[in-house]
Amino acid sequence: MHSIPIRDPALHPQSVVSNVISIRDLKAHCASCSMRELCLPIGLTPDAMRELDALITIRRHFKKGESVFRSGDRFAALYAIRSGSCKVSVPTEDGREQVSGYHIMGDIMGFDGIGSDRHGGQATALEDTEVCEIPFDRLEELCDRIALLQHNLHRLLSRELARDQNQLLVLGGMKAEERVVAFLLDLSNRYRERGYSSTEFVLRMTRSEIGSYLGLKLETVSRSLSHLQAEGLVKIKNKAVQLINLPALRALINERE
Amino acid sequence: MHSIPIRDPALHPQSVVSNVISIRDLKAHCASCSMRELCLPIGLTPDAMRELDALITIRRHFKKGESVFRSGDRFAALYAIRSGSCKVSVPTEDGREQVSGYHIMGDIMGFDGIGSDRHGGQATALEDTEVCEIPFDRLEELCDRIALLQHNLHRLLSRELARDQNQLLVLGGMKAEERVVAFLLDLSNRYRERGYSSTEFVLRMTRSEIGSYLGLKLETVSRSLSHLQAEGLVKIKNKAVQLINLPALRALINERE
DNA sequence: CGACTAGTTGAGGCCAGTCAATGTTGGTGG
DNA sequence: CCACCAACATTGACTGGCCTCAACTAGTCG
Repeated sequence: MHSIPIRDPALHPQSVVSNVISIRDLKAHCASCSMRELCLPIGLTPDAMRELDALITIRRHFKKGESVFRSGDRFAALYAIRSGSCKVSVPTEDGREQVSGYHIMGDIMGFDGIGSDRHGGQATALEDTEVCEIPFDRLEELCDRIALLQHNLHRLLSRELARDQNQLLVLGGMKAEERVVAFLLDLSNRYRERGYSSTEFVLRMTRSEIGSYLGLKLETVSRSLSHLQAEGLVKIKNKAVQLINLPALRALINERE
Repeated sequence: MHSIPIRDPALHPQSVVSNVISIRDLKAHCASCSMRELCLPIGLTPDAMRELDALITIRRHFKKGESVFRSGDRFAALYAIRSGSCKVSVPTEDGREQVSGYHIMGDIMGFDGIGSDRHGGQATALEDTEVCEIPFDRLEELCDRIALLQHNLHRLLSRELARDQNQLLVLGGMKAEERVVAFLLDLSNRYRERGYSSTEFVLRMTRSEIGSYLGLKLETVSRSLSHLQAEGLVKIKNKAVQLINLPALRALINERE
């Protein structure tokens, strides 16, 4: 059905002709976006979608390692990921960084800035990534006129909250290997929701970043993955993951379905 | 539907002539609420506040141990705490429960239900607690007409998100004693914001609940508190806490200011 | 092809969990 | 009012899981 979830830039060389691309080319079009069913436009009328389109004038492209926004930046917009993936991390006093989120296409980043007018974390592209920039003040204006859009925004905010709370449960109650399994299954579910394979995907984060996200050290992540592989539950080849026995993995963390 | 919660006669001897209290007595009034500067009404015009008041028809009173809402309940309203405090917990498969939040006066609970139409967690009063019930559909309607109210709602949602993300950092990166210190300082800051003492307060949760919230066992919480007391940084008498050396406590977790 | 980063695996130590005994507090009913 | 009980809390001894340190291997990118 759906082709490869792996969009290695090396496989799409034709998409980069020069470094200069006109703004027009980068204009977002919600109506044609493959993420429209997960993003703000869900259920909007064509007219409403046109209005939303009108306010999203910038679609930006980031290479691996580039920042979408930085910790302390003035908050002005939300960022919807059209393709690719990002980590969100918070720099700690002692120079290290702690990963607080992992976002893929269809996710919206930057909500944490609304309350404080500043972004709390830093979003970094983990691969070539396309992002729609949504000016927040204009979005709120539009929400005044389109009730469904407002509701969608609230649902997305709530979805983010629910995800964070789930992560709290993972960090607060699970052992090392369980955390790794929860991480893999969370990714699996999110890829499935987006129409990709739920059993084969590529980890874009390093072991160290995964460890930071899970409150573990990179060696522990590596050992857990090795052990799960030895048990025949997964297959790991570097960053490529294959989930062999989903039910058994779910059972390990008492996840139903 | 739900019968009118009776306020504890011992606390309000003069207001209770019989067990029947008119709805009028229980009606919330944002304009006179001591939490109005932290809650939805921040900065609203008197007219706007009247409209908000009109939609908050129910103010309920809960005794210690009673549930404000339960996991799986249909989501219909947000709950603003006027006085008292609540824990939010999620039941796990194996019967235990995991505490995912701790809310005091001025906080709003229930945001996690917006996205899924069901409450994910269960809110339990930790002491006698007064709660304003805010019907969410009517709140969204009102937000269409009052832009500032919409913005306030977004700020509160964002504040909740920021708090959860901070807790992720605590659980992901800190050792046992640091977590306990972070917990105490978080409470300290929140009480100060609300005009209460930032150095003396009462823990409403048990050691076990604090441990669940912090990803620790109750013995570890107890030992950490004892150790901090031995160091002269705090004074603990059962649930009463006194923070003796705030700067030193902040230094322990690299918190500035 | 060499330098570098990412990942795996092993050995040993320490922090927090576990188990258990004892002390303390607050609510209930005689 | 006090005795009693159950829930909460403290403290100690022991155990085990994860971290730390370290050596080595496998990719990656100029």
